[in-house]
Amino acid sequence: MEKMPISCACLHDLCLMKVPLFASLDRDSLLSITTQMRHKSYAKGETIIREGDHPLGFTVIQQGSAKAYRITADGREQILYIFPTHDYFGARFLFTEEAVPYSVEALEETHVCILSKPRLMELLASHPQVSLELIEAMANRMRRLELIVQSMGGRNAELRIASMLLEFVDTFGTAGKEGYRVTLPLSREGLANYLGIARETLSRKLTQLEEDQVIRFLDSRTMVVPDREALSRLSVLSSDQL
Amino acid sequence: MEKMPISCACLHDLCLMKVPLFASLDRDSLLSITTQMRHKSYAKGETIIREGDHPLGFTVIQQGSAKAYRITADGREQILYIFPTHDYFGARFLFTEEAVPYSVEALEETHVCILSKPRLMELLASHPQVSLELIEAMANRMRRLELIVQSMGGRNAELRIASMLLEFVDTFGTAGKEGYRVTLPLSREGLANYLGIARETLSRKLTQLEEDQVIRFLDSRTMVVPDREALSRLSVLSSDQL
DNA sequence: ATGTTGCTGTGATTCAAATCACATCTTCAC
DNA sequence: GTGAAGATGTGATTTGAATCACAGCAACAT
Repeated sequence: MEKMPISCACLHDLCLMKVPLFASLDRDSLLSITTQMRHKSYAKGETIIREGDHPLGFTVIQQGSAKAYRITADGREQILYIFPTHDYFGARFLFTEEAVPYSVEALEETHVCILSKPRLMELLASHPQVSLELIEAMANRMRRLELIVQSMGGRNAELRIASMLLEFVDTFGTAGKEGYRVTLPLSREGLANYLGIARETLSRKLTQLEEDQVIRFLDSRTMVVPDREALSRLSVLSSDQL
Repeated sequence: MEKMPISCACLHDLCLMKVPLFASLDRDSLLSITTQMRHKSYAKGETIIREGDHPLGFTVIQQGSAKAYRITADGREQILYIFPTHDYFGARFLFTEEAVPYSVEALEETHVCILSKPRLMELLASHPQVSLELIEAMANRMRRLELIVQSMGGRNAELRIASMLLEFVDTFGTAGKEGYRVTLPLSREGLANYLGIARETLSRKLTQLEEDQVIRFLDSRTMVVPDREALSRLSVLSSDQL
């Protein structure tokens, strides 16, 4: 156990162990990768990368959460992803473009670890198993994007909302005896931007869903879903697998 | 040159050579993979895979084109992808689910080559370079999905239509002296289903775009785009890279 | 506690797109 | 060629969501 000149807790925690992508690596490889990473912290609301920047590299969220968004032609903010703790981003656009295609902003106090593109390439070359894991991770993200496209193709707002809530149940929800408890990662405004609908419409529909007993709010950020199935029936997954 | 008991022309053409995914492989590897593939043909309108089926495997479109779609809760057909010649599908859902998540239907006479899941896995294990190519291919598809999500988050139909037309220009367009000539892969009904809007709305907006000289129709399936930039300005890419 | 600022719900109004309805125009089979 | 079935354009009407407007609330700093 030699001393390392790294300020963050990643080495002791071996934070990367929590990331499924690196699950196949042994402890030594993890240690070596960790020392190759740059570690940074961001306050709530701070921008991690800005659209058009040069890519930082493959970025793992060690602690905290973040949103990825673009500003549309009409000035609205379209949110594309919400990254929870232990999620990561940057793999996709390291392979496709010179400039970062969207901004990423911390939703709370957030610590990230960054692996530069050359290091990531080395890692993929030397550990083919990680390539396979990355393929699987990208496949999962594509699956999610496909579901979103589907839900956005749907005509009514309720469908989109239900699909989003279901996603949150599965990402941020904790099971309890009265159903799933979910802390929403965004304000109403943020949720509306995620769905690409107006904040007012979202408000009204949420009230309606609460009247219909599909959801219940403890406070504006905390929601209880007594019956996941009921929500699922309203979503794009109705009559669906998984 | 020994005789091979394979009816299709893949071996002589070495059709896989045209697929960027396999660009890094030498001739012998390609030959060996080709012999491992199953080859099938479909008439226009025939279903290649049906939602809920067991996955066929990784599928390359050797000749022809196809659409991937799901039927939504309200009975509409939501098109997710249009696969042109030399494109492929199936990699994503081999990694994520047991059942195929959407149906794929031939848009014309179409020939495909199918690599079973175990063979694909062997290939990825034995040729790490192919894994990297696959990651890149998936990254590109994700980029496209992200653009679609963005355009669907946009409020007006015109934006979505312009984004789709731009995609077609880049996929199916041929440059000529009067601009790009594009043969649309779908009927108006199909295009509307791709965008998740009503056929009538699409018709009206196309007429309007033609009045505004952004596009011109030679016949209902053939379009000329005199100025790609003009179209791009209407799309989600306005003020954008690439 | 007090004012300031931002977040949220809700009514009234407007508007873009869906729907309905129907008249061409194509395609294709026979 | 002729008729039938499907594809397309366009008007009239309806409708769901956006927008506008504002009041109540929570969070926070002083």
